[in-house]
Amino acid sequence: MSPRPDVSEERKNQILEAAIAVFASLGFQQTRMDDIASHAGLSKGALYLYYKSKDAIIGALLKYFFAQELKRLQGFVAAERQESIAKQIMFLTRQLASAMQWMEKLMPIAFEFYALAGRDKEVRQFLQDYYKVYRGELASLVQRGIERGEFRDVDANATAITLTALYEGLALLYFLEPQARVWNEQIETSVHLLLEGIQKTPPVS
Amino acid sequence: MSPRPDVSEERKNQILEAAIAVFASLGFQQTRMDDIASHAGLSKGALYLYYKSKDAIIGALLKYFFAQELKRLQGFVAAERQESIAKQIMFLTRQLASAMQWMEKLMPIAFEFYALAGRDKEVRQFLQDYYKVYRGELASLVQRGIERGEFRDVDANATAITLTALYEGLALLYFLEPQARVWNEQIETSVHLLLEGIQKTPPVS
Amino acid sequence: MSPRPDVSEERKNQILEAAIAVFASLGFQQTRMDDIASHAGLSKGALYLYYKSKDAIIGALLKYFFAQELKRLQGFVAAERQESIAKQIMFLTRQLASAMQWMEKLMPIAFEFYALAGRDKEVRQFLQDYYKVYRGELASLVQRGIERGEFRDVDANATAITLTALYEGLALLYFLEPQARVWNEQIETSVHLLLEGIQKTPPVS
Amino acid sequence: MSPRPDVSEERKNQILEAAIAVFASLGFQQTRMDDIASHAGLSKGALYLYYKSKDAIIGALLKYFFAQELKRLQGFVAAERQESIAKQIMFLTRQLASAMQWMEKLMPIAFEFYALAGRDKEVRQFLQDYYKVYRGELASLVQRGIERGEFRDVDANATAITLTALYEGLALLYFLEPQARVWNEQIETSVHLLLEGIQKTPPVS
DNA sequence: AATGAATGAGTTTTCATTCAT
DNA sequence: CATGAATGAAAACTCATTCAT
Repeated sequence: MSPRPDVSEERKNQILEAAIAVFASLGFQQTRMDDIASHAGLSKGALYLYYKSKDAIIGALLKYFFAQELKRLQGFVAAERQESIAKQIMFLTRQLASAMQWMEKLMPIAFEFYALAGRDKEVRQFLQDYYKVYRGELASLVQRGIERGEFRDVDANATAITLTALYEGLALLYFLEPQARVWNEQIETSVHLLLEGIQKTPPVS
Repeated sequence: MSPRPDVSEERKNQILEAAIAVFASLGFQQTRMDDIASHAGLSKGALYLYYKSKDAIIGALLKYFFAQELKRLQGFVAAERQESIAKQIMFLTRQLASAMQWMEKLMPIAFEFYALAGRDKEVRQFLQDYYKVYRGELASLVQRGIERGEFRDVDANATAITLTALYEGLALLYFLEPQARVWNEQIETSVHLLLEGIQKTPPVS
Repeated sequence: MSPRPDVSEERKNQILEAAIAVFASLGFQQTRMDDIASHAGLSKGALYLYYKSKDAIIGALLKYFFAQELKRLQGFVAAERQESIAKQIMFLTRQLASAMQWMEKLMPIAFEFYALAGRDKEVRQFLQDYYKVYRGELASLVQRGIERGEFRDVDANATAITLTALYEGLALLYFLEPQARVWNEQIETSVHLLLEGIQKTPPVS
Repeated sequence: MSPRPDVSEERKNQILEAAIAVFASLGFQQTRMDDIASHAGLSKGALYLYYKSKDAIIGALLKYFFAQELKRLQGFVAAERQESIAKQIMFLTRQLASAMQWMEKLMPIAFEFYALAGRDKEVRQFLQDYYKVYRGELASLVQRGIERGEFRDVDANATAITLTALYEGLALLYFLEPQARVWNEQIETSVHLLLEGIQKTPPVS
């Protein structure tokens, strides 16, 4: 509203960015508020002006962290492109593969959140919601493929879950062994294999 | 064998079992040595008679935890059964699905280990080795399927990775939302879809 | 100088003073950080803001403790007074005797350090350096006495060591039995005896 | 009484010898009962059959440790030799210098005891008694020297204290820097200097 | 007599959070 | 708004001592 957007918002992001950097290399518990503060170029006290507690930072980060990926997917699906759904999925897959490389340093954070979900109901709920939406988007894409006669009459939801699981599983393996493979190719190959099981006619592109 | 069988092994397992129980609900860091001790029915001091540190317990648990699953898979593959590889994979899949339900309470521990892998080189190395063997076993199964003419001439390794990723991804989704689906069916359906992409002839039963 | 003078130096001294007080009556190991903290009127946490560890406090104390005595001696020797060397040594001796009474409560700390030197290389090195300088100063005083023709042509170094040993030994005996004697007199008498063995002509004063 | 002297006495010495070895290199507090036990080739429990506590071991060691030196001195003085007192003192001094080298490894224990004396009344009392007797013996030797007309009419007690202090001080310096000098010579030189201050006629051989 | 497994009180150190300035 | 000194609760780990065998 005001000409200069609230400094508050700016500071909060400043803190979240700093938190990401240190959480990624130290983990949630190992990271001290001092680490975040010095990384953000702020005093420890300032952190508390913008976030009630360390947990609040982690909580805010949770949203910040998963929001982007979802936006990307939702935007893509909403676009209702004309090319074949298989091609669209392959496109999404390639985007994801790039994102993984881009986020390589940040992936530990995702696993921190998964681990946290085991103990924290709110985190678990958030991730449940996230994946519900995520696979919902994929499901409508698959459904579109079925309707267009491109895919067999598979269960769109089950297929979306399968694809989601594949993405997550590949991310885990990539995270554990970034150097093990040419993951770009592996990820495409993996999704390819799955698509072949869904399509009426053989391979894509 | 001896009149007073070495109590050491017994105690170590006693401690690991207790650690599993507490770690599963509190996570590694939240869990205090006292928690493990009282859960094991021992004093805190006794823990240190058998494990040098909390990290040592976590380290021992890492092996203890992943060893079983690998044994199961290796045993199965080594058996070289005569039924179709697709059926064998579906059998393995069903076993895994059961195991997931059985281990539901323990799954947080797996994700604790993944998160830990992000910061701890030894843990990461262990998991890398684990997955290398794991997908190697699956790869030989797939290779056997190709040789038998049951599967298309796919890349056995890439396919094994795909299957491994699918398993892990499904485990993650299951872990986050145990109540969301009839996961038994979902898991079978997912693997089914993948198999259809690999097989020369349509679906398995 | 500055409006809010660095509180750090102040706190460090505050802590050292408190440490001296408690160490003197409890010894290094018996003393808990809590003891030092409450004696210093600070919280336990505050101690760690200024000293990395208990050992760091002991290390800082080591320097703080021995520095003064050395300064005193060095200042005296550097002054190059004109009175006879024997008189100067007697003057130093009297000063030392006063210092002993003044420091009576603190002497246990010196012996804590000697004991520590048996196990800790750095402490030992520090004390070696300290005594090297200490006896070096005394040696130049003795040498001056020889050059002036006041003392026989003794080995200045050996004599300085003798005098140093005598001081330390008297301090030990005083420490063990403060009430046993009129130590002021005893110390003077002891040094007197030694001087008589060195001087060309009979007794001083 | 019994033909085979009480095993108990044997065990106690076995423990003390072990205690000396580990105390010398670790100090009283750093040394764990386990260390003493394993060094003695006994179980930890056995230690408690012979000594009520760790402090009891230290207490027993205190006596064991200082007794020998005193015996040696008392025996010598009681012998009432005919040679000049100065020569006798030099002989004692040489013996002491040898003992120091022989006990080099054990000297930290002495300083542990001195430090302990600062906090423990019983230890302090024991050492007071020890030094009282010690200097008493030396005093009678000096007195004999005076009576024989060998020494000037000095204060025998003050002189004995001086000699004791010199011995202790030299031991401290030797302990801190064993490699610094040819201590055998230094010790003799030091005592020589003192004797010259006492004797009626110049130096001893 | 001897063992050694077990205990649990005790101590150092860390760090999220607060609050006077 | 911002600081950073101060707090104090919490937790890992140690080790003298006990006691069932």
